[in-house]
Amino acid sequence: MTLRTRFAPSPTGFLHIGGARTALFCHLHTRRHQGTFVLRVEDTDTERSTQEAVAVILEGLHWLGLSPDEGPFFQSHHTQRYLEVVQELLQAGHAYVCTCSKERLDALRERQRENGDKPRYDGLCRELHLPADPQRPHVIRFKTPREGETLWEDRIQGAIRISNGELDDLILVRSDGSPTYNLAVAVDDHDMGITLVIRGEDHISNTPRQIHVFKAMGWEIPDYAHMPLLHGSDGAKLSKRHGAVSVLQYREEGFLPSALNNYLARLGWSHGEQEIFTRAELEQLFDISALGRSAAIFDQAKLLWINGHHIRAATPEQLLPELAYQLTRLGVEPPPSPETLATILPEFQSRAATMVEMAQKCRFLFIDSVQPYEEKAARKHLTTAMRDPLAALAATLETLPEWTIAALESAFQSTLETFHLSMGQLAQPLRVALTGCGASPGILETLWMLGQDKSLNRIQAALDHLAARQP
RNA sequence: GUCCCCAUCGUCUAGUGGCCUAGGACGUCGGCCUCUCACGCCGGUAACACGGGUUCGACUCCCGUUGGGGACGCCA
Repeated sequence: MTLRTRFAPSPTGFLHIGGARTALFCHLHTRRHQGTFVLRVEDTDTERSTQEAVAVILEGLHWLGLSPDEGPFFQSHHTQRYLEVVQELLQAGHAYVCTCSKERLDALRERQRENGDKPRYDGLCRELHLPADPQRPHVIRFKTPREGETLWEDRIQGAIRISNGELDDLILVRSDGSPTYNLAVAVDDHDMGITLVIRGEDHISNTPRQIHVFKAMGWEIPDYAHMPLLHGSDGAKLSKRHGAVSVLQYREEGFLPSALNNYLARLGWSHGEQEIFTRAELEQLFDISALGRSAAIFDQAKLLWINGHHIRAATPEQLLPELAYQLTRLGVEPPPSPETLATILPEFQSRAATMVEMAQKCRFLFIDSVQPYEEKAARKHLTTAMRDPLAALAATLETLPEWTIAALESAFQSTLETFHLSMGQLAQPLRVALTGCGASPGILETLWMLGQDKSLNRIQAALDHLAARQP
């Protein structure tokens, strides 16, 4: 049987890093086994589901390169089908009408909690055979077997068994006539021919409920693989309201999708001592059978390291759009030409852990003035003693026939000799003049990237700055 | 509270009874390289939660304790 998996987000908010990891694992495992990856939007909660959330989730998946082979399908389009299944269940005696009020249910749960019991429906309407009277508010519940236990061989967790006595009669159809999650999931997983359900560990408790629906309908039960959750630095599950941010936020912060995928894959999974993986390698190597069973904590520091690695490994062309984007966010408008960016980009690849950082570090090339200087750097390096050497260097640079690294180097060297200066003694003041701060790529490369006009202007500006400080 | 799951350096992990005086990576600390900042390179720091078994021998198997997490909705 060929593998069919699905990723099933609910559109009640953005796609966060934990959801992205689930989607990634599912996608990777499916690729590895030449299966089909289906995307299904679980929007049975019409109150909380929004179109905006759907769009944002799709965008997040697309950015990570996790686009589905089939879908997106929407559960809200399958309502009729779910209700048909419920009719079958009702007729076969696997479901029943329940008229218990929410108030009664709340009171019941409170009492059970006080007694130290597990809160659950007591089955008051279970044997009443109430009619589905449209005039009287009611829900439809599944008649969960009271005896026995439900067990499955989880592909990640191993054997899991839960006695049916732990379960209550879940609601299949709400009083407004809409189907609920557990019904919809079971029906769709069957209808879509899903053979392997890969999802978060937080769904373990739903699995026996869904298996019961499968059994009642006489359907073949899929395999299940419940992956360990992602935790925040406090050790608690990452969720929308707890520490997790949208994956698109990572794009804004200058992370590469290849890096995020690489990092996420290493959370719970490993392949020997390899840390860096390309997407192609992951699709070749990743398998849920190699997953660990314990939750992992999200570590931004390691993500940064991996992102830096992917930035260094990328070609300038690959990074170009991202750099242009980040530069405009920093107010460099319009962004420099692709040719210009491709020329300077290699100088910054080993100097940035994120594309935001890269934009910040090369921004000086594209602005009109780098003043005011970073105070500490200016105070330390831009001293009056440097006036003559800088002026002399400027004079030499002005007459340079060609603006090449080699030409710049000889001009620089001759100035050093004339004034008996060491490399650093001249490079640092010049660096402050050119960039406004004390750190940049090599000084010759910096001059070269900046170009003759801007370099001369900035040296002159620095000399003016020094003159202004003179009494 | 009840049920389910988990447990190796701060973090991610390797380890499937002897190869482990526990390996790698991030971080951190020190050093090298060096015109600055990075990159790179070298080195240090740091862990098998605890208690019982099983065994000639346990990080590895079993039980318990403790700790952590998850689930207990007319949410998904």
